[in-house]
Amino acid sequence: MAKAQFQPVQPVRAYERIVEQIEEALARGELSPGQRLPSERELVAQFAVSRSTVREALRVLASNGVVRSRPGDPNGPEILPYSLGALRKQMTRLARVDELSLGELIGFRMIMDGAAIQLASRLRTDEQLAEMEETLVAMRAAIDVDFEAFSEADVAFHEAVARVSRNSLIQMCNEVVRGVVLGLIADKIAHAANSRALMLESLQHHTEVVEAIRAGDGHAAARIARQNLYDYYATYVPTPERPHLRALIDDA
Amino acid sequence: MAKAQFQPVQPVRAYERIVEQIEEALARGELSPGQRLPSERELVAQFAVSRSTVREALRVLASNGVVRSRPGDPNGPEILPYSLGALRKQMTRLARVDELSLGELIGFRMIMDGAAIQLASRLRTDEQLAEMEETLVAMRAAIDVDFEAFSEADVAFHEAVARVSRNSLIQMCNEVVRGVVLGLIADKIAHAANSRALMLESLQHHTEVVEAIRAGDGHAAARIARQNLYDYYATYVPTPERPHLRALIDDA
DNA sequence: TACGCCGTACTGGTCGGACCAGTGGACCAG
DNA sequence: CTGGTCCACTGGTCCGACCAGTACGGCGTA
Repeated sequence: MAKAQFQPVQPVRAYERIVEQIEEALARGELSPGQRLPSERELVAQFAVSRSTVREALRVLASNGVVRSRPGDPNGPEILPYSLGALRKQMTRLARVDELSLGELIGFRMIMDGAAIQLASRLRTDEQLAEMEETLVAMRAAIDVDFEAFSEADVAFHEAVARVSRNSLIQMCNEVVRGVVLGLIADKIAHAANSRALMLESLQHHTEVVEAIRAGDGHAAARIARQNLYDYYATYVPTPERPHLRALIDDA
Repeated sequence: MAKAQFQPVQPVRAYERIVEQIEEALARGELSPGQRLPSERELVAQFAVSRSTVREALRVLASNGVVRSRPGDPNGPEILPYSLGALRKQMTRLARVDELSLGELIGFRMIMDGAAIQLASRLRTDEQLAEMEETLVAMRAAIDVDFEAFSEADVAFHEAVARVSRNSLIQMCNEVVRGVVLGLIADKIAHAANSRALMLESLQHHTEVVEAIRAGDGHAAARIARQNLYDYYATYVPTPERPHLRALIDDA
């Protein structure tokens, strides 16, 4: 098998070298969160480039959540602690890609949420179980306010579950996709005549999940959670995709 | 319950508004991949800001993989198709500093891969099954070449599965995490004395999965797949995290 | 006519200098 | 110790300039 693969070549820009240098220094531990970078004008001297170039490098780092610049701060740009923020941003971008159907997004949620709950069933302590039950109470109260409040309480519940499941990736993906789906169908849900009924039903489902978690039956808990998500969203999913979602419940 | 929470306020920079506008136009579909943005100097006129500001906005978009600028190109900056590159970069960054543990990443893969295979068991046609078996043959051949070739064949297999599962979001997430994990432990695997044995074992596991898919038993197929991933990676995962991974197998 | 060279009019990358609002700290008056 | 003033400096933005690179159209040549 012949091998003479060439790669397209593109010029390396000066600001990229600066970004590289700073990221490497960070990877090597020479720079760590909380510390400050020299001021832009000093970086100009150190890197021997113009301020525009330094600034473009800092912009890139800032948009990646690595540093933060504040005008007037004599201490210079701050190196931020590592956070999932930038990853969340990219994940959100992914979930918003056009080619993704509502069915895929919901299928993804059914998987993520089911897995988180399955893990929670195994790992939860009694205190954590109590926390989850508290969020259910809050959720009940929020129903009498409005859909937005209910939605917030729902987030709180899922966050509690995710904390127990000890997997921040699952948590983040779940949260992101949840938000994107909500954005896609929020108007339909909020304006639905049976909005209140929907919320009550959703609460009922969440209660069942918590009971299954208490019982420690991960398989059942995950199954209930997926079933609930399916029931909640199915009316918005195109018919041909529904069997795929059902497969996630039936075959598990 | 008293509520007078204040939020820290930070100034909105001009370049951020520009990034917003362009990203929104993209989200609304007014801009799509392959199209071109006006030249920097024209954007200066449209946004009524200086070129530095426009350039900083473009830098941010470029670093997020949204656009690409080439010097001299009279068509202006190009809007890129969505790519997983930026997502992978962010995830790698976090994984390198242990913000994302190997256990979390592998747990995520076990879930995603299991789900994809579960779906595939239900949805596959005979032709697709044949395709999967072909990738197994290719995988066997690749073992005699080197680890990299084997790795490529492995990707081909998972892509075949993902195609069948009809959920590209699962596929993309799986692929990203797979790449990140591989990057973290590739050296250890490749230099392992039993590298060839590992590959053979992995092939055996893949074969079992395909057989389960042929049988149409989604539950078993997913379980086997997760078990295989666990076996394959477990030696690299810190001991305290392993029970969480086991829970994904045992409780399913 | 067909082909290839080349100039031109642009592009983005970088530079240097300028102004402004905002920040933190030193200093001072109460 | 408090509150205010001041100052040196910060980052945000703007402007004008130069350079190397690209696409394209018109040119001359065969």
